[in-house]
Amino acid sequence: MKHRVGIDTVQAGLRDAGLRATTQRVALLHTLLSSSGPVSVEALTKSSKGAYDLATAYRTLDALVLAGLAKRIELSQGRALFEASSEHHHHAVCTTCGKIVDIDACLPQGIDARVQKASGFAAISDHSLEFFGTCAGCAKKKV
Amino acid sequence: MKHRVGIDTVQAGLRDAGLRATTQRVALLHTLLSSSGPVSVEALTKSSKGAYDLATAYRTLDALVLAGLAKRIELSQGRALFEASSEHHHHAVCTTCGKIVDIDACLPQGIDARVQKASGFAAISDHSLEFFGTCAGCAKKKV
DNA sequence: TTTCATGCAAAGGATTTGCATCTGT
DNA sequence: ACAGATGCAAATCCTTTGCATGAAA
Repeated sequence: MKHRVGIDTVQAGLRDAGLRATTQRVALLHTLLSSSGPVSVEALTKSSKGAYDLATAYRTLDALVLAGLAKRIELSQGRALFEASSEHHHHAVCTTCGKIVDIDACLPQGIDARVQKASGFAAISDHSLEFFGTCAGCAKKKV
Repeated sequence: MKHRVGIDTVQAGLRDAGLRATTQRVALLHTLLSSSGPVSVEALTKSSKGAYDLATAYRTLDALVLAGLAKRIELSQGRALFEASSEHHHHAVCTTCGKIVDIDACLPQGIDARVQKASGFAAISDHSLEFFGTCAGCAKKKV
């Protein structure tokens, strides 16, 4: 639970982004904003207890990503994860239990320019940085 | 084409890793070693022209990754990419055409330790860093 | 009212798995 | 000979799509 966001705020956010504020979208975005980290579509839909369909979740998430309100994370091989847009940050993923922790950004300034040169690309617009390791809980269990 | 690797070398590599050097595995690993970047399983299998089955490719790649001879890359949402293990490095991905270019490592020393502290993890063992942008070719076409 | 979103079910694509057969060691 | 690998086909899992209906503006 990151913030406590009012339903009306969520509705306004959707409309500002040019999206219809349907019951389903409001519910989904509200859950996303209340989540403490990346969430799977299935988890999102299940936690809504039937408030919307899985297909709707996918379509809504697409719309949210397009509108810049959500971000798609590529971590697990098989399933997509989504999080509400916020400060640029990265993640630490426990390779044992899958737990994900947010990490504040820490790539040195100017790295995009260097990578652009090194790659021969015309432009670098974004990057993803994920750390993998063992969380405290799993480390304890392993002993 | 990175290196020119002999078939016998590939066989030895497999055996050293404790894997049976079957015709299929040798062919696959040889292709992987000769590839200039991450390859999809489908591409790998197709380029083998029937030397091995798609299922075999998946099973072989699993074995190679487990043995540390190959690495799985999470880039695209829908399909897995693999590359032969080599120096630690990263990638620049063209968001238009999907072209992938290798980038030499450039994360500052000590970042793992900092991330470990920040995340509360017991240990950080690895990380992935991918850059996204537009390659020169696509930039030209867009004009 | 007009346009766009939803639910449901069917389709799609990638990856995995069961099983009989074949191969490396 | 034996353990393990392969091919083929069926099965799974995640995600997308078509279409008739329902809801937002």
